[in-house]
Amino acid sequence: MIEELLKKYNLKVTDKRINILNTIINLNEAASIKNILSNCKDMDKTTVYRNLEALEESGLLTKEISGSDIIYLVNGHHKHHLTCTKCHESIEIDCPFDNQDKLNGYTITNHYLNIEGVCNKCQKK
Amino acid sequence: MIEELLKKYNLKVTDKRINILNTIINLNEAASIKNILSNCKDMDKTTVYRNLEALEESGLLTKEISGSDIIYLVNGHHKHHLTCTKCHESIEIDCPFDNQDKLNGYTITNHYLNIEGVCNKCQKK
DNA sequence: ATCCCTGCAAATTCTTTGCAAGTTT
DNA sequence: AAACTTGCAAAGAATTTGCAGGGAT
Repeated sequence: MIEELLKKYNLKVTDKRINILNTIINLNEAASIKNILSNCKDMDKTTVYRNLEALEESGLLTKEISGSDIIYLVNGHHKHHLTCTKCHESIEIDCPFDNQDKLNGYTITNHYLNIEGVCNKCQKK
Repeated sequence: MIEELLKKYNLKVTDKRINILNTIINLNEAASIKNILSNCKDMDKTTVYRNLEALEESGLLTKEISGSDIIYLVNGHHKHHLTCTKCHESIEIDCPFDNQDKLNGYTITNHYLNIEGVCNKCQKK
C-alpha cells in the first residue's frame, strides 16, 4: 500500500504524493515527466517536480532511460523487457540480478535493465 | 577512428561531428549535455543538440543515466556502473550483454543497465 | 546538383525559486 | 509547536524552430 511505502521511506504522507505514486504505477514503465505532469493536472507542476525530487532522493523512486525519455520507477516494482525496435513487440526476460544480492561488496537496492533488438520475424523481412 | 565510425553508421562526416564525438570520448563517462556544451563552445549549441540527436538516432551514441545526469556514450564502448545511493561512489561492472548477441531470437542492438546499491563502507555506518 | 549541416535569432518549453499559507506528525 | 508541503507568480534554463547560406557526397 502506498501509504506504507511512504512511511517506510520516512516521508510524510500527503494526498499529492499518493496521487503521484499511483500515477507512476499506473503508467507502468511509461512514467516520463511529461506523462506524469499531464496525469496530475489537479496539482501544481511545482508540486510534482518537488515531490519527484524528494521521492527520488529518499530512494523510493528511481530514474531511468527508456527509449528517448527519462522514466520514473518505483523501487523494486520493475520488470525487464526485450523490445523489437522494428515491430515494437516485446517479451519479458529473466532478471539477471536480485535486490539484496551482493555484488563487489555492494548490497543491491535497485536495478534497471532494458534491452532493444530486432526480433526473428523482422530480421527475415 | 572517428571518421570510420561515422561512415559505418551512414552519417556524413563533418568537423562538428568529429569534435562532438571526441569531446564525448574525452569526457569519458562524464559526457552530460552541460559538459558537452561547455566543451564545444566553438560551435553553436543548436548544432550540438541536433547532432546528439542524429548520432543517437543512428545508434552511434547511447544515453544513460549516471547519478542525476544523462550522459552520452559511444555505443559499444560503454561500461556499466554500480552506484552507492548513499555516498554516490561508483564502480564499474562487467557488461552482461554484447550488442549483436542473440537472445530469445532477438538480435540485440542496444541495452540499458543501471544498478544501485549501498557500498561496504556505508553499510557499516 | 542534391541533400544534408550549420549558425543565428527568436520562440517555446521545461524547471527552479521565494514566499505566504496550509498540513502532517 | 515544529517541520515539512503546497500553490502561485515570476525568474531562469534548457531545448526547439525556421530560415538562409555553406558543405559533403
